[in-house]
Amino acid sequence: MNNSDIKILLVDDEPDILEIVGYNLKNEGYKVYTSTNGIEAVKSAKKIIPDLILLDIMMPEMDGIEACEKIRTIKNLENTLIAFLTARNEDYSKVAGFDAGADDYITKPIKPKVLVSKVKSLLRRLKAKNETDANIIVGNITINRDEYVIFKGKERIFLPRKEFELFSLLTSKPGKVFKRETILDSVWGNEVVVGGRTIDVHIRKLREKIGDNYFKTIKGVGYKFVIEGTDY
Amino acid sequence: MNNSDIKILLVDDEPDILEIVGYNLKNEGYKVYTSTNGIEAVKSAKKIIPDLILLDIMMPEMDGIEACEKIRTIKNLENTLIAFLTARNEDYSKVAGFDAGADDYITKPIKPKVLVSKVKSLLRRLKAKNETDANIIVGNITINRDEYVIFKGKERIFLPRKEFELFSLLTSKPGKVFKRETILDSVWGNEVVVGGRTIDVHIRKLREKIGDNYFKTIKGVGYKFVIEGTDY
DNA sequence: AGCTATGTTAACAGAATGTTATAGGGATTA
DNA sequence: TAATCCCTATAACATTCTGTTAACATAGCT
Repeated sequence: MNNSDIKILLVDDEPDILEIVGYNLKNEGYKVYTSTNGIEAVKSAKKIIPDLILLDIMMPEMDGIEACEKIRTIKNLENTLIAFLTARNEDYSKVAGFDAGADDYITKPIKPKVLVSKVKSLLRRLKAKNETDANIIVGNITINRDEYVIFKGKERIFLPRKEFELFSLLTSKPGKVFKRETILDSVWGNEVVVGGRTIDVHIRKLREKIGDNYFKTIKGVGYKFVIEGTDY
Repeated sequence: MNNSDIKILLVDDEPDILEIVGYNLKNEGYKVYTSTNGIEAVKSAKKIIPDLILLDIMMPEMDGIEACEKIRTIKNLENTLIAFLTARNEDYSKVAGFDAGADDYITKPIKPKVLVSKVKSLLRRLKAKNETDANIIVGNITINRDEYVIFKGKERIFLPRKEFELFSLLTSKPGKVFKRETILDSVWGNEVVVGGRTIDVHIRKLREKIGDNYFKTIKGVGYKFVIEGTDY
């Protein structure tokens, strides 16, 4: 995504701020739109669908917080980032305490460098959000390696490390049979020697927690993970 | 950020060093550029905008320290990390190097393993820096990295440096599990060796000050920050 | 039946983490 | 310089949880 594809809506009732901040953002190549009050801002936002809205808190007509709440109810704007502009000495609680749905706040007086760096950082966040996350989905099972959590439908299931790794391995190729030897190598490391029943016990625990029919035994060979219902 | 998106500028007047170090870095997937003297290095740096510059101190024409100072005055390079390559006993250079704005130094003779590990650690630092640029608002917790302050609702909570950094790291990606190793690298630096209970004690303090159920332990792995209520 | 591979359970050992008190270091102040 | 404060790391001990095992059960095949 090129900077010139990025739209920023800047909302403040002081023309000076609009100019200075706007100038610095344009300088970075962003498309900048402006509004001078909350009502107008909400309207503009609907039309423009900006990537980021910088919203002054203290404004006539409709203040930033109210505007933010309104914006958050608009479907097309759910991926839009919102950051407040706030005077440094305004009680933080105003900013921190409410739950209007802001993603960041920037304190005035605004230093161009800080502003630009924060905007960049926010947009990075947006990008990260849009990028396909590292979740692995098989059937109704979701595995989030990052968070060490798996979901079965909407149910969160916690697995201890070894179980998680075993599960992770089996699900990495649903239907594929993993030999006991392979499993040992992969989960335990090929130096570690464990007793003959260890794998079985772990499989037992997975069956207990996730469901019997997800794990199929291939006698004399190993195990495979199958999507429920289907046989492989 | 993929490794292949990371640009490293390697500066040394000895071709042997360029080759060995360059080889090892390329092996890790980084894009490697080289210069053989300070003047050239500054020019290249302007063009390439590398993420990291490895800079030999002893060079003809313009030495590393001077080059470093020059580079530090260039706007586009303010986010670039600089590490010096220095012979083990050049004690003065270490001091002078940090004055000149270096982020780290690597002593010669260079061991590839150490080199790669340092580079990784440095880049992690860069990433961490970028990620924490913006304020973070998660649930009713607000973190202001600029001012070293956090809010839980309207309550202002003061955290000492280490605790703040640990907290900052964990909250930079709520839900994500940070491995102990990663935490050590990021908060303590990969050179520092601290006892086995140190992280735990700091976590303890965070739990004490912010709340037990924000910090979840993943045994055998690490810790994660979770928004209150969501259990894990 | 007898053999082999896997299933199941509970119990144990030790690894990993939690907790508290304390010592040392650095900064600040007297 | 001493007195003081606060941060940080560690030691020592407590607690929790995981991984493994042993022991026995079952299933399937010949």
